[in-house]
Amino acid sequence: MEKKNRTSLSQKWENQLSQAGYRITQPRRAILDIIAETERPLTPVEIFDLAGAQSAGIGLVTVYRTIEKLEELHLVEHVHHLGDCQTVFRCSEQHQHLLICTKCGSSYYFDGLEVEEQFNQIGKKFGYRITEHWLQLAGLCEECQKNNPKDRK
Amino acid sequence: MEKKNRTSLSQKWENQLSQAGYRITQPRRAILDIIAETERPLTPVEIFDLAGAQSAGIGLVTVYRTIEKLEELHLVEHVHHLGDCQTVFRCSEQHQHLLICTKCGSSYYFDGLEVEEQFNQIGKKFGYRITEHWLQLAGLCEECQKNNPKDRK
DNA sequence: TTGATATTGACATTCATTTTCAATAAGAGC
DNA sequence: GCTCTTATTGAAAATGAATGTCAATATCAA
Ligand SMILES: [Mn+2]
Ligand SMILES: [Mn+2]
Ligand SMILES: [Zn+2]
Ligand SMILES: [Zn+2]
Repeated sequence: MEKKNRTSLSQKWENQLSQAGYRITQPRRAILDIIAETERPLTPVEIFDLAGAQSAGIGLVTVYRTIEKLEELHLVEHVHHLGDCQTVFRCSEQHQHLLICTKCGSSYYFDGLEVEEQFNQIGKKFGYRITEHWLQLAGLCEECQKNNPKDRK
Repeated sequence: MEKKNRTSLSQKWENQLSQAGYRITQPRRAILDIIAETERPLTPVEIFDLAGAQSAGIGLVTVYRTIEKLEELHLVEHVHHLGDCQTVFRCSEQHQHLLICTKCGSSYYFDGLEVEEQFNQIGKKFGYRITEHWLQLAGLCEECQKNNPKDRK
């Protein structure tokens, strides 16, 4: 469900970065690949590690800078958990909401149209005109319910 | 709507801190008063400033430590905005959700029962068993809609 | 009033992120 | 391809938020 093809996604991102006037470098490519292919929010350090940045001589700073660019182009977003607000995940094309597994972290977007209609009503009760909303669900994914947790690779 | 009486609230908190075995000190009292009487989420530094801590010789560290205690007793909670995850606001008695004004910050709790029922359904679609949810609404409060923004005092 | 000790503020430390800067590599134009 | 401008890089230093250390002090139970 909403699985993305790794190569095509990071390829698409490269194009968008190029079009925005940014250069495609080897460090960037490695970082893009990891973020694009991972089905869960990652911290900068996790991205650094998974990209093999250490051994490839890539600096953690470059991870931060690449995230910055991707965020600017709305290709990734920061995900806020309860105790952790610095993970990064690829954006959904449209405005959507996240559903996150509390055990393995695997995440999906959903639109939530069925509830969004009600937000304005709730606001109205308090005299507010709602302009933003933030909805995130968490629980156990199918795999993790089977007590067969996905690897946190 | 859900306005709290300042004195009785910080008084109540003092009792709870006492009962939990913590001592009531002057610095703590000043910090408690500010958090209890302010109708919007505050950063530790804002609390420090509003409490006149600087001039009273109270350290910022004490603000952090007091927040820690209040959080432990579920009297305050951290509020996450889009770009800001370190503000603190008094808790609602029950599990509720926040409605925050984007202009002046004034905040209210609402229960959201009308939407919560649907969260499980959404999860089910993806095979998830929902255990947590996070809903927060933001917009312009009545005052700020009148272009008469409340003071951020 | 007394005494054990929780709490305090100053200071040092950690940890995440940002800034600075000289060296390097990307890629547009030829 | 080659050249040249300059965006990008990694190392190192700087910042900012939060936490730990510690001796002095204030709280509050007895
Ligand atoms: Mn939405
Ligand atoms: Mn709820
Ligand atoms: Zn899972
Ligand atoms: Zn957050």
